[in-house]
Amino acid sequence: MSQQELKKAGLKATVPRLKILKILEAKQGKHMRAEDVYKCLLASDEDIGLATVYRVLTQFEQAGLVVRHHFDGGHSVFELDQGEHHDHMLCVKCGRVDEFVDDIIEERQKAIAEQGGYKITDHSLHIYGVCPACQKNAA
Amino acid sequence: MSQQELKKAGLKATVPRLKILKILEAKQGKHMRAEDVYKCLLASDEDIGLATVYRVLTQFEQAGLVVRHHFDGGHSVFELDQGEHHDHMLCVKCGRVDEFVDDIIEERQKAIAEQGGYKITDHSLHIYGVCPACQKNAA
DNA sequence: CCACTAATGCAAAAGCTTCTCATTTCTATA
DNA sequence: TATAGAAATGAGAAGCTTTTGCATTAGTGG
Repeated sequence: MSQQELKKAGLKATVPRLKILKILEAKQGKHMRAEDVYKCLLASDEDIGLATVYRVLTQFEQAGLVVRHHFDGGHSVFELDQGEHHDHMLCVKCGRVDEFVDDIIEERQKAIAEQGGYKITDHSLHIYGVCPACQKNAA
Repeated sequence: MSQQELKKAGLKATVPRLKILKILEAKQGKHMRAEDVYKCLLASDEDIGLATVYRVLTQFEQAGLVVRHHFDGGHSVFELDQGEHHDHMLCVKCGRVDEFVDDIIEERQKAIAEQGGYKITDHSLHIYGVCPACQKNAA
């Protein structure tokens, strides 16, 4: 019951928050922009403002329920936090996004942060390139 | 002579481009937002529009003269391309930015891209954390 | 030196995100 | 269960960075 999740996170169990959480669950694994979430709400005949979507997503982020990724172009995407950190590989042609995890890189990052005296809070690694499909199309 | 550099890059040697290039050279090693460059121009009594700054920086980027980094918060910073790729470690408290290079990570990225069938064009790694100074302040 | 094309400045617009504030909705409490 | 107070919401305005349209100006090759 998601109502519990919200309360546990210190958030009131309001209608908008429940709906948005449900959408994120439904789209698990996808990267949703605030606008995308908003469109889903409209499609479900929910009367929830875009401003609220932004507010709720930010709260979810702070509560640790979702992760926000800052992609190039100045927009953010959100997805449910599945516990495991992952990085992204993006196609510059079609916008496709692949996820990956690499223990060696994770480890090196920790080492580098430590070396610089930083207490690491987060990190993001984006690889930009041309995906297999787009390479074929170009050829 | 920077006039040569511009021509070699296929760009007309115009006043705004020369001025902006000079500023970037003066601020070498720093990360400049378009706005920062613009302020420098104003401070030098140059009558160059912000729109031109953006245009020129983008051209410089395409010409390979400068590198653009997309930092969190939806804004870009620019710096002269010094030939060597480097990644960034940012303090979430004070905004300090440190640069680093790690061959192991570079290598792993290439391997991961290859594995996914991607033809890599670029990549960015940002480590967010609290810098030594800010840790001290907090304590 | 001149004509042609490219570049510039300004202001307006665009895109994403945040803020304001009056109104509504939760929730703890009686 | 009713209710007061705090927190959340919706709608639109505003904020910021970045881009664009267009008339004007400035390089450049010949």
